[in-house]
Amino acid sequence: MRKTFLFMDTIFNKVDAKGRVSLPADYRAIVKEAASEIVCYRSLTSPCIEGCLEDLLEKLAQDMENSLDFFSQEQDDLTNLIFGDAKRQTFDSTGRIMLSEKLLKHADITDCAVFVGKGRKFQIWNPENWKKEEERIRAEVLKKRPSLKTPGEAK
Amino acid sequence: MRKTFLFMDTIFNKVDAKGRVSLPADYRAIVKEAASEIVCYRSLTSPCIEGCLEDLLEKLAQDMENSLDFFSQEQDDLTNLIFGDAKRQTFDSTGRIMLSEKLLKHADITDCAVFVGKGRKFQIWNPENWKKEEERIRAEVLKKRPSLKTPGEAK
DNA sequence: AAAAATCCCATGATATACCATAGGCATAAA
DNA sequence: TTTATGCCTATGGTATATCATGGGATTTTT
Repeated sequence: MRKTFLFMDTIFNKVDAKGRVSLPADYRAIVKEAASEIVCYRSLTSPCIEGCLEDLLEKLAQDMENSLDFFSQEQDDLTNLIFGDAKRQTFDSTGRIMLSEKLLKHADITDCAVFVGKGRKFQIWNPENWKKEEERIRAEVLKKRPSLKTPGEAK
Repeated sequence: MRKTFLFMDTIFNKVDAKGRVSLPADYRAIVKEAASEIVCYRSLTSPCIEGCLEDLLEKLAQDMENSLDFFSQEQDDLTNLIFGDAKRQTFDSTGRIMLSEKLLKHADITDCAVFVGKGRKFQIWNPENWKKEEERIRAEVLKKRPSLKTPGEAK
């Protein structure tokens, strides 16, 4: 039995005419072992779909409860947005989930999608948008940490 | 049972046409005893592949979770970059792992590779590139710490 | 009834598991 | 010291299982 439940890797999958996508096999294995369910919602910050185990949202709710800012407007808004948007995603015997119109539209996904692991969470992107986003992030990270630059890369 | 799990030594192995490489026996022993799995990803800093136990990434995920800004941009970026690139590497009964095209290309590896121990992590290099890198590192160290010079070596 | 969602089967591609061989290193034997 | 023996590792090849994906049938919803 595995000890860790981390979503990793970047997987490209097709979305068929009915809006079905194969959840990557690795992700399915996690869901199965964790005995929890996948929950998806529109990312608050990016044009992509975000997914995680229901456990994580449970933890989020808990943290909010215990937080000092229990009545803060900000947290209220955040929880509203997330929990109001989130939806459990079941998958069929071949491991496909159905993405709703709302989600697909938010991420601008039509016929193909990229799953990007984020540890406890994962994201689903329009492949082209992800490519740009990845480049942006790489540039950003290297800018903040110039010492990380590849030796010899004069860039 | 051993208490420490450190990757050490420098091992040269062949990569076959399918991208398979034998994980050095010592490394395999660590994986087995730690009851964790190997995870590989493109190094952020060098043209090489980096590997570690999944536990290490688990720890990273934990730190992220416990940090205050659950929704911070910076964390988002980092997790995307690291977990999006990482991949669990299982090995077959003879101890080989499969390196993806993406990884091989990043490290410029074709038919042979060098495993370099780095303690909690290890790296996989193109042998020629590693040779140069090692020389660079040696020179760097000597430059910064002249006192390390072999006694008798006149400056 | 129409539309949508869910389920099930079939298929090709690909990664994974397994089997076989050869070479090296260390210990045991001479 | 030299030779023989056996185990372990690396490596090549092959078979098998798994996965992504298309299409159709069945059920549920409205």
